[in-house]
Formats: sequence, C-alpha cells, structure tokens
Amino acid sequence: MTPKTRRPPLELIPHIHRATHRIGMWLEKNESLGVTQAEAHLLAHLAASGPSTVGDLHRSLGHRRSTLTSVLDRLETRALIVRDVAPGDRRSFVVALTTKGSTLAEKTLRALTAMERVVLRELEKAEMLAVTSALERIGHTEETARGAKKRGRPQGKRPRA
Amino acid sequence: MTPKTRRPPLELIPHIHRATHRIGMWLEKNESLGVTQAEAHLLAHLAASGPSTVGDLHRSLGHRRSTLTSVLDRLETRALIVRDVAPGDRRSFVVALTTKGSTLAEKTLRALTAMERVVLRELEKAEMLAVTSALERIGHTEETARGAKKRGRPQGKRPRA
DNA sequence: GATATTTAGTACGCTTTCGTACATTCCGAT
DNA sequence: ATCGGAATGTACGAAAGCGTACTAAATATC
Repeated sequence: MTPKTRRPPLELIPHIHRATHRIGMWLEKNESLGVTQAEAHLLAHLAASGPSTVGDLHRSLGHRRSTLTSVLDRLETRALIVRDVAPGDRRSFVVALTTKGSTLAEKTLRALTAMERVVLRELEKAEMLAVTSALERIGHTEETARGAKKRGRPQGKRPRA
Repeated sequence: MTPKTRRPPLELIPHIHRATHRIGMWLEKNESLGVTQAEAHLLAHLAASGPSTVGDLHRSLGHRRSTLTSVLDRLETRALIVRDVAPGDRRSFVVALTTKGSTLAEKTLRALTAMERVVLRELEKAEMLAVTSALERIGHTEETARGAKKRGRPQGKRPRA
C-alpha cells in the first residue's frame, strides 16, 4: 500500500540531468584535456562554429553573460582564446581560438564527438529527431532570463548521529 | 569556403545542455517556488520516491556527496526535510520530507510534471523510449567518479576596448 | 574476536557560477 | 544632432558545487 513510489515520477527531466552530469564527469576523467565542462563546451563550440561574440556564446551555451566573462577570462589567461573588438560594433567582442586553443578545441571536439557516436550509432534518424526536438521543447521561455529570488542564508551545524 | 561551420558540429550534447539550463531557468522564474534547481530536483525525488538515504540521492541525482550535504543542510535549515539515523545502519541518514517540505515538494513536482507533459504529449511512446535510452547511454562510466586534475589560477585584468 | 578494508556522510577550503550594478555603444524618434 | 532606451560586456560580491581529508560505523579477513 505504501511502496516506494507515491506519485508518478518524472520520466524525462531526471534523465536529462543525469546525462549532463555524466558528460561532465566523462570530460574530466576520460581525457587529460585539462578543461572543465564549461570550458570544453565553449571550445567545442568555437571549433565547430568559428569565432563568435560573447552574446552568441550566451545564446548557444546557455550560460549567464557574467559567467561567460569568467570562463573567457580563464581561457584568455591560458592563451587559448583571444578577444577582439567586433568590426562594426564596438560594444561586442569577437572571441576566437588561438592556435594553441584550436589544437585543444579539436581534441575536445573529437572527444565529445566520439561520445556521441556511441549513442547515435544505434539510433534511427527519426528517433534522433525525436530526441533533439524533445530536448528543444523543454522549458522554452524567453531566451534571456532575468531576476530571480534568493533566500536562505544557511551554513550551520553539521549533524552527526 | 570558410562558412560558419568548420567541423561537423555536435548533434546531441549541446541540446542536452541547453535543455538543462532551461529547466533551471524555468524553475527559478515561472513559479515562486523559492527553490534552486538542485533543491527542486531533490524535493521532487523525495516526493516521488519517498524517504531516501544520502547515498540514494547521490546515485539518483548525480550530485557529489559533499554537494548533497550542503543542499540538505539548506533544506534542513528551512525545515523542509529531516535527517534521521537509518534503522539498521547507523552510518546512514534517512532523508524525509517534513509536512512543510512535502507541500512544497508536491508543488515542485507538479511544476516539473507540467513541463514534461507539454513535451510528452507530442511524443509517441517509441520515440520516448529512444529519448530516454539515448540519454541513459550518454557517458556511462562508473557511477562514482573520483579524482580529477585542476589547474589554472586566473583572475586578472578585465579587458575593455 | 581483533584488525584491516570498505562504506556513509560530513567539514573545510577553493573554484566556478551567478545576480546586480554599471560603463559603453548602438539605434530609433524627433 | 541629440536624447532616451536597448543591447553588449564587465566588475564585484555572494552563493553553489566540488575535491580532499577525516570520522564513524559496517563488513571482511585472519
């Protein structure tokens, strides 16, 4: 009468989250790429799509602009990317891979591609469409989110039996 | 000859990441649930699967154990959950929702379920299986990752055109 | 039954991510 | 031209996530 499940569990969202986690773990473990998850995806995007503005990266990767600033700072410090003022719009930076960054980005992209291939090999094209379009439909709100409430100022004792 | 795309772009992984991001944004925006993404998923899991140990949550949600400790601390401070020593294993805690937590968890679960429903309504069952099994196959390594290298001690100047 | 090994969870410090405030540039209306 | 709003990206402080080290309990080994 009171088994494990009391409500219809979610079917899709948890899978998405676990998949995301595993991608990150795999990146940090399996290859000695020396990049974090966020860095890897940014490099891969640059390698796949060419130079992009910070706004492009924001829209493509989903990170907050301020987060991107930090990530780009790190990558720039390590001489993997350069920021150049965009021709035609002096507010924007065009982010491009350096030679060094390009080498690493290719490596990263290959690693991610290899990971995908294992999955894609077994999927029919139609199924693949179902997957991506399902993912695309998840939580589509306005592109750029703003404002949110925070609360809780925790950090207290640590219980122990 | 040098268009936008220089290499075959990834087809699946970026979708997964964007979906994850949108779920988080949606949670923080659309409802005044007052919980972060991690908290929401934890509450939803408890509501769906009943009391669980920290280890269970670790395996189900993918967060690091130490991360879970923090999340649970916050939820405990807000009196949404309780930690009780597990009967039969005094090392473990059983995490359970309080009445207050249960109310909020139900609300959260409904919000997430509603979000899924929009997607699922349009998917055939077979397609759905393709989606979840594809996600499950992403980056399957050992459940618990360990050790990873870090580097880079950045934080420098902030360029400006 | 004493000791080593494994498992569960936490404490702590550091890195990453994020929200907000702000400076600069662009663009449309006038 | 110029003024007001929108857009682009950064600075800064604060919160969340995570790796490592550690404690305690359970389990295996002898």
